[in-house]
Amino acid sequence: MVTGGHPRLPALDAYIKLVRAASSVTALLEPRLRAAGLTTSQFGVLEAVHHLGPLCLGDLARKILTSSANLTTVVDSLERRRLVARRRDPSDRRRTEVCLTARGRRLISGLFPSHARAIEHAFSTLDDAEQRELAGLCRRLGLAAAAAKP
Amino acid sequence: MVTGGHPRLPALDAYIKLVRAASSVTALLEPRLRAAGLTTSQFGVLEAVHHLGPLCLGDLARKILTSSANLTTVVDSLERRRLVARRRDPSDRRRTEVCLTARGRRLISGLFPSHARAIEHAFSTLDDAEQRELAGLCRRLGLAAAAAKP
DNA sequence: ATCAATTATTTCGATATCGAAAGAATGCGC
DNA sequence: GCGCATTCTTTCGATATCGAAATAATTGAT
Repeated sequence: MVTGGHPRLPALDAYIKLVRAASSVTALLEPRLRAAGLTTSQFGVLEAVHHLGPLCLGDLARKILTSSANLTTVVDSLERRRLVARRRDPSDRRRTEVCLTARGRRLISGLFPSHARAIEHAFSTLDDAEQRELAGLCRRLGLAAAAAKP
Repeated sequence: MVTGGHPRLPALDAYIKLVRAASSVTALLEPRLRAAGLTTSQFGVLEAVHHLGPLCLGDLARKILTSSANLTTVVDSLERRRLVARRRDPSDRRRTEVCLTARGRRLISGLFPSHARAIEHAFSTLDDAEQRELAGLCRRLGLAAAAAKP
């Protein structure tokens, strides 16, 4: 999408800036993760399980915005490195829960604080009220788009 | 990133909502492109060249936010389908310009209007002022993050 | 109880994407 | 003008990602 100056089409203009902002911030965070041998998806899984406890693959896939097919390989990589373990959910044996190992917990605990600080730093060009404003607008937009998805 | 309710860390909260919003809207647009046999990247190239005229690969890579290595394959696909053509830039022979063929121009001309309408529709949950507000915040954030990059 | 429909995960084959290094052309400093 | 650092594109090898089909487990209607 390419627009500029005084946008005749505000939605188009907002869309391209939204995508670029998300991409720029993510690009800023990636080297740190890469240094720890993690992709953004792998980090997302560790972080979700760290903060929410064991989750099944489907929930994780929705959480980190990837297909369940892909999540299988993401978790495979983490499991190979003994950062997480799969466990059949006893209450619904179709599900596989992903749990952190001690090693995985150590890694994500060590990584998360500086990751959060990097995000805060990237966002520091917006003041607190603006950050909340942005979050609110994105939340409404994301919910509407997700609802339209069928 | 997983937060919720009253965010203790507004930046973190804004970041996750930003990424989810961008992803949800993009996911909404993808089926239309897929039906035309285009990926988001391929569409991005056609659209950029359509609106800006011939561009060299490096500029295109920056425009659509991908690596130059990847852009080579994106343009390869488009060229194989005779939607674009490569042309050495005579003024700087290191550069390769990408131009639309008649076929490519037909395709993007036919596709773009409904694409733009789909974006407007996705954004219609925000009023005009909110869309501009969102664009402005994203623009500042994106610029700051891009500036911090190297 | 049985089986059809549903849900969760994995497998499969194909493509997209990346980072690093190689290759090609340019331009800068001298 | 010469050579070297720079810029642009491609190649290479590896991984990430996807959609569709296959597999496994559960639920629900009868």
